[in-house]
Amino acid sequence: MARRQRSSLTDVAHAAGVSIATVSRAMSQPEMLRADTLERVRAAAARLGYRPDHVARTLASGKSHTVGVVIPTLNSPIFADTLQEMQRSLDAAGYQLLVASHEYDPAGEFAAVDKLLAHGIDGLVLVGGSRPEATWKLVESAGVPVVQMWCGRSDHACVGVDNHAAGELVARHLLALGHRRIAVITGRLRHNDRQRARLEGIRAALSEAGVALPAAYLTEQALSVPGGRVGCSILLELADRPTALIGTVDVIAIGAIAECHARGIAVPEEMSIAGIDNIELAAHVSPSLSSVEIPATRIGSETVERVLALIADMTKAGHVMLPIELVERHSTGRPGETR
Amino acid sequence: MARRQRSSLTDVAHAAGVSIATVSRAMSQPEMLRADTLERVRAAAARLGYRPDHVARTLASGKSHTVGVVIPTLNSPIFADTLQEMQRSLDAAGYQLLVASHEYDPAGEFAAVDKLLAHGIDGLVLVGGSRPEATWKLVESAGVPVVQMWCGRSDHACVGVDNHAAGELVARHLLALGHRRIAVITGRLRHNDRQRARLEGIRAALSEAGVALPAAYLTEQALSVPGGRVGCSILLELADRPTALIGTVDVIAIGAIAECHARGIAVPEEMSIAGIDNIELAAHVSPSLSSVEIPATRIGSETVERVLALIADMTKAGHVMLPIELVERHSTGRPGETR
DNA sequence: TGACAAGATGTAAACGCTTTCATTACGCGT
DNA sequence: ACGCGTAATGAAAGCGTTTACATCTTGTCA
Repeated sequence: MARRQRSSLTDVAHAAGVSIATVSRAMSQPEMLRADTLERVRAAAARLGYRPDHVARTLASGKSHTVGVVIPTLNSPIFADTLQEMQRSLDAAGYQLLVASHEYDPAGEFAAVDKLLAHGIDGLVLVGGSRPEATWKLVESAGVPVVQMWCGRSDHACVGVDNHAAGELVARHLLALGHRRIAVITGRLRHNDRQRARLEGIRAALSEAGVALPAAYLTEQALSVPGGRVGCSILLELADRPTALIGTVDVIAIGAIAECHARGIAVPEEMSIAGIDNIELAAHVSPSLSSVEIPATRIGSETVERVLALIADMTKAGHVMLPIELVERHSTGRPGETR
Repeated sequence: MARRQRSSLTDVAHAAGVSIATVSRAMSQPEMLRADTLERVRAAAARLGYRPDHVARTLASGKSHTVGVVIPTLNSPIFADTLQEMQRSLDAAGYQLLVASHEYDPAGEFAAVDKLLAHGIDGLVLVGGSRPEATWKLVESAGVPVVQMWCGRSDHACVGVDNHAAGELVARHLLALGHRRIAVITGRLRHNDRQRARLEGIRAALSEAGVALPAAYLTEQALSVPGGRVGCSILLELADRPTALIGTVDVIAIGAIAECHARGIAVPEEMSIAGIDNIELAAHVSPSLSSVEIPATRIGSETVERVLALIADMTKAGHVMLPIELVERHSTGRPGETR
């Protein structure tokens, strides 16, 4: 297993009988060379199996053609969709995506950002705007363009949705169906502005309708199917059992449906359940899940567009709010008998 | 937004009144310095907010402390689990994970590998062993240690499971329940040795029991829930309807359950359905899905262990087969009335 | 045919770090 | 106080590119 036998510019230059500058140009600005020279260099490069060294290139040019993204977790269908699209769009633009995750830990996020920055990324993508000042300072001192996804602070570009409105949307849907005892299962709120905004939206819609959200009707759980199950079972034990449940993300709502199933509680007859995100699976559980469509793929493509624009010229780009919409399916209905 | 104001070794050296070599050592081999010098350098570095430049470091040392992984898709719960764990383990070892995906396209995989290699990765992780010779050549000529995941060619290290055995396991389970008309929904077999091995395992178990797998009982679909639904609906239209369905991955099996639900076909009474992977969701759909546990997380950690070992000394490591096991749940049962 | 502009190629200095080798400083025994 | 071995530090040469800037070819036009 030969070690580092990759040939360098020098080797190719020597083989083609030209200077390394010429070879460099043959690689990056072929139109500057005379046709026969270009041909000669290309032949030599091919013969030697030359591959440009991205690391050296980055050091010399200061441009890495790489965009870093820091996400809470890889284990989420919605982030996966967004990442997939980012990878696609960046690739099409000749850029590479560098992914780091931190499991919802602010210190981990700082470390991830630091690493990415040290890797010489040209642009940085973060999720949400809520993080320690130290992290923001780090980003700003690096002078690298940033764009936030989902939601974010107003002093940096952002491509997202109105999470508050998403919360309102689900809540209003349930209210319109006649529900008055509506409980909520959210993810951990600390360090998570998306979850907080959704919850606030729900609160706003509820209080606007004169409906209270008692503390007992709110439970914070892991952002996962089991999290949803746990949350649901807690709410089902309540003396004053709710008639409807909102999961602030679909995976939680799906967990809640599973728990009701396991307990023989009919959805939506005895319990209406709704989520937010409209992940692919939402349409395929039974009953199919009413949810709020969040255009994850589009967030990905628009984010890439923004970050590439910022890299090209460092003008500040504003906030982009993508449209969301309620998708009614079969997990929600009018409240049943009043117990 | 200041540009590249990151301070360099030179700045710190100047501020601390030492040479850049000393600063470099203060960063990487602090034990070589006298306590007071070290302190002085550290203070200067802190004052200037110095952060080492990973790119320069890589170029100078030839070590990038980065491992690249190329996966078919980010949009798969099982890969997500593995990646998550790889990220964790690598991080703990001071390494960074570089992820690229290619949507099951061999040309895309080649491009991804090429990019990763150009990025100066110290180690490479691939999924499966089935790819064009050109890709293997590229990898080998780079002299970078490789480890395959899930399954792979014997001339390179591999951490995986016996996919053939996994196929046998599900098939035998269904046979043991008394099924004789067993149909299979797989992912695309071309370029996917995991899928092929699982299918072969199923075939082997079937033929061993003297049961045929007619061509009509086999359908290739997308590796997704909708893929499973489509496959299932095709099989349900058959005149000689099967009594059991195997999805070679859980998401397909879950799609099949959804389709049966939608058509009012009782699972498992009228149709038994089983999968492979045992993703988290499998336990929470209804009926809960019988599946074969594939230790995705452990594949991640063992893979990292192997690749780091290979980076440390280039001795060839062999193949590791992780244990798998059947998890019986409620989606499978004895065949019902014979129609 | 000669001069010149434009185009093609070469030279060499970065980029920020690691690392080898040389040099200097230090502690100790006598 | 001297010399010596060792520990600490410095000088400088890369690592493989990019990119001014300098130099050398061309072709063109008077």
